[in-house]
Amino acid sequence: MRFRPLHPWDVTYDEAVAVQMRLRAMLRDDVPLDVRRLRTVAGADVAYETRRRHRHGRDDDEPVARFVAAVVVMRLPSLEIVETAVAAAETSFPYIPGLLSFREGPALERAFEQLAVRPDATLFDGQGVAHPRGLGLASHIGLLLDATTVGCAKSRLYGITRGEPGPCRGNRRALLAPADPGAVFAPGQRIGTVLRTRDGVKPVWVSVGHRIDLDAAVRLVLLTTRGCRLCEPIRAAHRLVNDALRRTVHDDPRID
DNA sequence: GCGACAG
DNA sequence: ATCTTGTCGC
Repeated sequence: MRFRPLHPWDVTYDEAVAVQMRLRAMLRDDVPLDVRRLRTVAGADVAYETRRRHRHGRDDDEPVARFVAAVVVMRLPSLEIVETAVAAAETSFPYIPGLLSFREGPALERAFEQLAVRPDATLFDGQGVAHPRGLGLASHIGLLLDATTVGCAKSRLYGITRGEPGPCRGNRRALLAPADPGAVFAPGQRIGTVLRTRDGVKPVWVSVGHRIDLDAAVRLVLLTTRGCRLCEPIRAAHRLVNDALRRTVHDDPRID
């Protein structure tokens, strides 16, 4: 798969925000998909290792970290693995809530470029449009890939909920845009779904990434969830990045 | 000024 | 995300 070169990754905070505002206008968040007709679905995830080295520079310099990203493509509805891709990249862009894609993006780009098969949809461990500027990780990468993507985060970044989802799998609550001054969403506008994927466990925050609508996004998450809180494509990608990271880190303290 | 804050 | 030991539960 190839990335559209819509912008560089090496940007300042202000430039990153400007990029998000520009890309937001290209989003498609209203494409109704029949998830039962999807043939493949992918999951993507990232892990990283802060570069352990003697700090020569100033102490407030952001440490360079080595990121490993993985994409796992599965067939539907069996969820058998069709293809996997792993790649690494270095970044010094810090973690800033709302700018996660600029930290994980470079590694994800390389992993997707290794992918021969183009999945019908990809699930990300992070937000889609449920983001202060409507462009979370899943939406951002979806735009660069010009592909269908869904955000499935383990916790909330943006948006408010009236009460909590019911206790059973499938129970949900609308995630609404808060009444922020200068916000990109109208107050109360629906931006996602807080979804219980398993009885009695913490829900996940689902939102549209790109080229899909919220109803289909939620259906796809439920369709790919088997017994665990997180859907299988993301879990598989998570295992892959962690294995790859430890496989390539020589001085892992846990191996001494 | 004080919290909130994906991974 | 990563840093970390034991521990409660199925």
